This record gives sequence, structure tokens and C-alpha cells, in this order.
Amino acid sequence: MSVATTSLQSDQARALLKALADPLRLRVIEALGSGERCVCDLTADLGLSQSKLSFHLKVLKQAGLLADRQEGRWVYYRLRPEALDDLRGWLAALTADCRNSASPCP
Amino acid sequence: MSVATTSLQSDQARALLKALADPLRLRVIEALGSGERCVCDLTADLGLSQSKLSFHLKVLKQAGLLADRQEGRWVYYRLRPEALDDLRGWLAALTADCRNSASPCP
DNA sequence: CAAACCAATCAACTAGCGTTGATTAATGAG
DNA sequence: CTCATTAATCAACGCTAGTTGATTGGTTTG
Repeated sequence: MSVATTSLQSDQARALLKALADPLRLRVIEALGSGERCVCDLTADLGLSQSKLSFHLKVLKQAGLLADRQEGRWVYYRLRPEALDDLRGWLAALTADCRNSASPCP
Repeated sequence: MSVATTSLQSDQARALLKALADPLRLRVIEALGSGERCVCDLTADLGLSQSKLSFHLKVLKQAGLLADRQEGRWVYYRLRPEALDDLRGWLAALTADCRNSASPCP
């Protein structure tokens, strides 16, 4: 079982959230949920144009959500579960003590 | 300790991610991390124009991240930790078996 | 009642993000 | 070496989401 390792800054968390908050990128993430895949494979499975997929892979990689490796002409991408674990940890911290009642205004 | 209750659909998860993936909204969420606050209070603390804050509160509320209640002229907002817990649960499921190796392409 | 206050809504504007199609770079096959 | 294949990059375009300032609706106070 993996557990959140480092504690995220707001900015880093937001970068992850932003990268995930796109329908196509979410499909990519889910497609990689079952393991590493090469780009040509993803292109076919998701029915995307090559440049479109490449653009979103770049965004996800820059956010730290994906890692890649080249093998010959092919490039394989995989999830970085640490990134998602960190995000989960950050989300958990948000709700720590949100049950307090407000100090009334007037 | 609260735990993910329901399992989210991709679409619902994406809606939550999208709502969270904005710097201002994240500040609002964090401001509500310590408990319920009224709008006028948030406006002052975050240094936002009234309409701008109202816009983002609406987005967060529609995503299910916030709940509100009116008391006289004032409106109080609070976090809905269940929403964040559900999102965490969904994130956890994503990385379940992403360690598989790819079937080589050629 | 009128006046003051709080918050939501609206229309007009702006800017950032994703899309598209073409080009470039890198590798392998013949 | 030449050609085919894979993936990244680029410029131009379009659209959606956020901002702004003014207005409206609802509540309390005098």
C-alpha cells in the first residue's frame, strides 16, 4: 500500500489538479491505469490525433503525473502514482478541521 | 476519521478537479479549511471584489464542494468534506494496478 | 415607509487553453 | 544513402472561463 510521501504546497497541488481537470487528459490517465503504454497505442485506443495526444502527454508529464522512456522509435508513458498519492495526502489535510462553526458576523 | 463513502464517476471526479483547479477557488477552500465563514468575512480576508468571490463560490457550490446557509442578511459557506473524501477515494483507485509493463509495440 | 446593507446576477470584455494542420527531429528498414 | 515511421513542436485560430462594473433582490435598521 502506498501512502502520501511528501507534503505538497498549494501551488503544486493546484498544478496537479489543473492537469487532471481536462476530459482528454483524464482519459489518458485512466488508460494508463492498467500499466505502461506506448504513444502509438494510446493514439489508436483513444482515437486522438497525434499532435493532440502529444500536447496533453506533455502537460501531464510537466505536472509530474507521467514518466516516459524511449525505446527505439517508440515512447512509452506510465503513471507516477507518487504524484497522485501526494495529491490525496494534500486533499486529506484540507478537511482536517473544517467542522468549526463561524463566528457570527454582526 | 472520515472515509470515502460513494464511488465517483469520471465525470463527477472531473467536475470536482475542475472546480478545485483555480487559484482563487483554492484560496477559498483553504480559507474554509478552518471552519464556516460568512461571505463578507471571506471578501475582506481574501481581498476580492464581491462579484468575483460570489462567482467562485457558486462554482464551488455547484460542484458540491461547498454548502451554504443564510442567516438574516448574511450567508455562511462551509466545506463539504464528503466531496473531498470521495475525490480521494477515486484518486486512490486510479493507481491500483498501474505498475504493469507495456506489451512492446513492434 | 425609506435608506442602508449584503449577496447574487447580468452583460460586455479579455485572456488563456485546447485544437488543428503542417513541419521538424529522430530512429529504423531496405 | 534514401525512404518510412514515430513523436514532438510550432503558428494560427476559436472557444470557453474568469474578470469587471453595474444592477437587482432580499433583509434589517431607523
